[in-house]
Amino acid sequence: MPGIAKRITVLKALWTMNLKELSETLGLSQTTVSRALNGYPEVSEATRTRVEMAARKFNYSPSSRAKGLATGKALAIGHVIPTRSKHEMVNPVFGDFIAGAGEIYAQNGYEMILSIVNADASEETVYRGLQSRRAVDGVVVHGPRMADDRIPLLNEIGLPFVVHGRASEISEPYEWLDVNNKHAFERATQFLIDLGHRRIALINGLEVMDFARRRRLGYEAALNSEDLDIDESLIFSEEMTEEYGYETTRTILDRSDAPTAVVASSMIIALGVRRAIEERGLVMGKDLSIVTHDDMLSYLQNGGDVPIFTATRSSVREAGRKAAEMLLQKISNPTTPPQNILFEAELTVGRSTGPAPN
Amino acid sequence: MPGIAKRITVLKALWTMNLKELSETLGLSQTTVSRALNGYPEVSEATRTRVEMAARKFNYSPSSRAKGLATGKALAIGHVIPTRSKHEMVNPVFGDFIAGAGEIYAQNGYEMILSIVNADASEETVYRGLQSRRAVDGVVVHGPRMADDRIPLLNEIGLPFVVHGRASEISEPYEWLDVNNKHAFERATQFLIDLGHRRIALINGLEVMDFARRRRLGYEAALNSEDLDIDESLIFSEEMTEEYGYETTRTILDRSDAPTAVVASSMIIALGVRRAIEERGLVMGKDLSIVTHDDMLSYLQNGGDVPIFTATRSSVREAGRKAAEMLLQKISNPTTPPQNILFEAELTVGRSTGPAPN
DNA sequence: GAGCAAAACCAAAGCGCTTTGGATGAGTGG
DNA sequence: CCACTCATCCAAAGCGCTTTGGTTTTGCTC
Repeated sequence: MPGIAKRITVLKALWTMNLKELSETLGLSQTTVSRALNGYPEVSEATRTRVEMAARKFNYSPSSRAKGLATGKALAIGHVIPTRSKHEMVNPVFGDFIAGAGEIYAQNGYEMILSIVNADASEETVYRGLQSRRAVDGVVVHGPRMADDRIPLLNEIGLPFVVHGRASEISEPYEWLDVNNKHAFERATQFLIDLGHRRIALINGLEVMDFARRRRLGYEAALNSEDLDIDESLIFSEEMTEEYGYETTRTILDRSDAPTAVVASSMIIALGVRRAIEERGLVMGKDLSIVTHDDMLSYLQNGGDVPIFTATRSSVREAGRKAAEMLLQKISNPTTPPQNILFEAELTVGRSTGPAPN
Repeated sequence: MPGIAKRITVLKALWTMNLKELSETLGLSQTTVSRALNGYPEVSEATRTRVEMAARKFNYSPSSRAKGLATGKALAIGHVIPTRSKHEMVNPVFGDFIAGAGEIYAQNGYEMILSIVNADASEETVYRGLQSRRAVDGVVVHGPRMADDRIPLLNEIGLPFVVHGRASEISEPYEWLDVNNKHAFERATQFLIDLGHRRIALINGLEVMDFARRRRLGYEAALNSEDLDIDESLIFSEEMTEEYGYETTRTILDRSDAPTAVVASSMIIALGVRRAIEERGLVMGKDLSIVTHDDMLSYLQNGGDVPIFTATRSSVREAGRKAAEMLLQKISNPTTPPQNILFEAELTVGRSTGPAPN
């Protein structure tokens, strides 16, 4: 007896009304109820409100699977996250980006589906799978490399997508949004030059990543425009961890011709740089100046009246929002040519920079 | 002419084979093909391999929506992320957690769907929506508060779930996995006491969060066991940002009776603490000792031969894996009583602790 | 009050799968 | 050679929705 009672309880708990039941309760056809709920005009206002009230009352919402089958849309966007490297399994930037994108999806009735691809699995399989299972209406491509094979792949299989960043060596058109990394780093470097710095190190991300390449180009452009030499031994390229910033800074400070300034590619790196500086009893902004790129991550704010770091900043959360908007637009209107958005980072002056010591 | 050609191309690109077409190609019924692909026994081995080859060749995989409709399962797990606070929109821990969980989902053919709930939207609506749209087979609950209303809610609506953490004030049984926060912080504090420290600050997370509450209890337990006073003015509770660690440390160092040690609730906080220490020209592990909790985030490693920070550590990525496993098990076998897992954090000694100065 | 257009509603097909309840044919023992 | 069992395979129903192609009502006009 208790067993039966329990089973009934469980069934009841899981039960959710469907369209057929709702329409029977209302004495209407499924057609009419469906139309009422979806805002079609061929339904009287009286009926519509009656239906809406009942739907709310019985906590009805259409099964997304059934709806998807019937309409041929998935009402979902995929984010495929490659975790190829050991350190940056999930890039810290990623959390804020999807927070932004998620806002937009929620507003538009879309689901966000996340695929984590670990190093040994093929990304191509994942994208093809999403496509052939019809699990998503489009995808956001994260962390593009210089010649990223995901872009031709997605173009080939015809899955709508937008890239967060760019891929320099791809010529075919595609939808992207990006920060003007080159310009940002050119300005950052120029800013240091203007303060009298002549030997400036670049602590960059991995240069297979497109953004890192562009930052380097900006850095070099600034040096070139001032006829300063580019010293390859002052340019570093690794995954962006705190440890990397720290070790690299130690190394360059040990040199007899130590640089007087550093341009860093992320706040995390900058934290490591600061650690190395302070460990030596040096003063940031006096003995060594630093400009960093700041993605404005929510938990790593470069705040205060005067920010800690002089930084080129651009909100990655805003980028997430914008990317989602672009993609939804592309999906609802597939024939429009690919849109591109280039954000300019702002250069905000903080306490980490000062005139070059003589 | 070019227009037509283009349209054909587009259609072709989007086209994906379905079961009907595949079975016609093979001269078999849909039943047989479906059974062959799903490993049912009433299909000859010869036929099965023939079907499998064809499926691969034509890049066929069943539409997850159609499959879901037919089977009544969503083959998806929901992660609902509340972003109620301004700083910790998406908790930095979260990235690694879902990386772990994602691995398991991928292995088992599940999709992970993410809902970002911003402050003004109701979480209850989101959970009920997921349930009534039948979008997921279960959910993972993140960041439980002391008396978390999500737990009774999910129990009521009968959506399988597992909690990452616990909710102290909930008595009904539910599935959870957690780090033994109390024990970890008791050991951390005891470790400092053993080094001769008597005035020890606690820089904790927000105490509405259950984990923070338990950590405080551990801290207090250690002090009590040594008959040391609990000084409320040395206990801090805020969102865990770098800035918070920095400002708090500045404050306590200004006191005439400044503490000689700090227990911190996260690496991010600890970074702020270190900044304040070094800014004053003090030495970490000598003038001020610090033990932190370390979630072993991939991009914030506390590494080296001797770690920077003495820490209680527990991999949040591993927790993600385990949580996913538990949930999938629960879903496939709903009648088993709720499982609970308690991880013990290990206490690893680094360079941030030393004997109390006299 | 007939005629007709517009408004409101409905039955049924179809989306792509799984699964139930056979059908068919080959092998087997008597 | 027949009844009977397996081993294979299949037709069709059903999952919960949308949408096509109607039908019925209502409201006017004359």
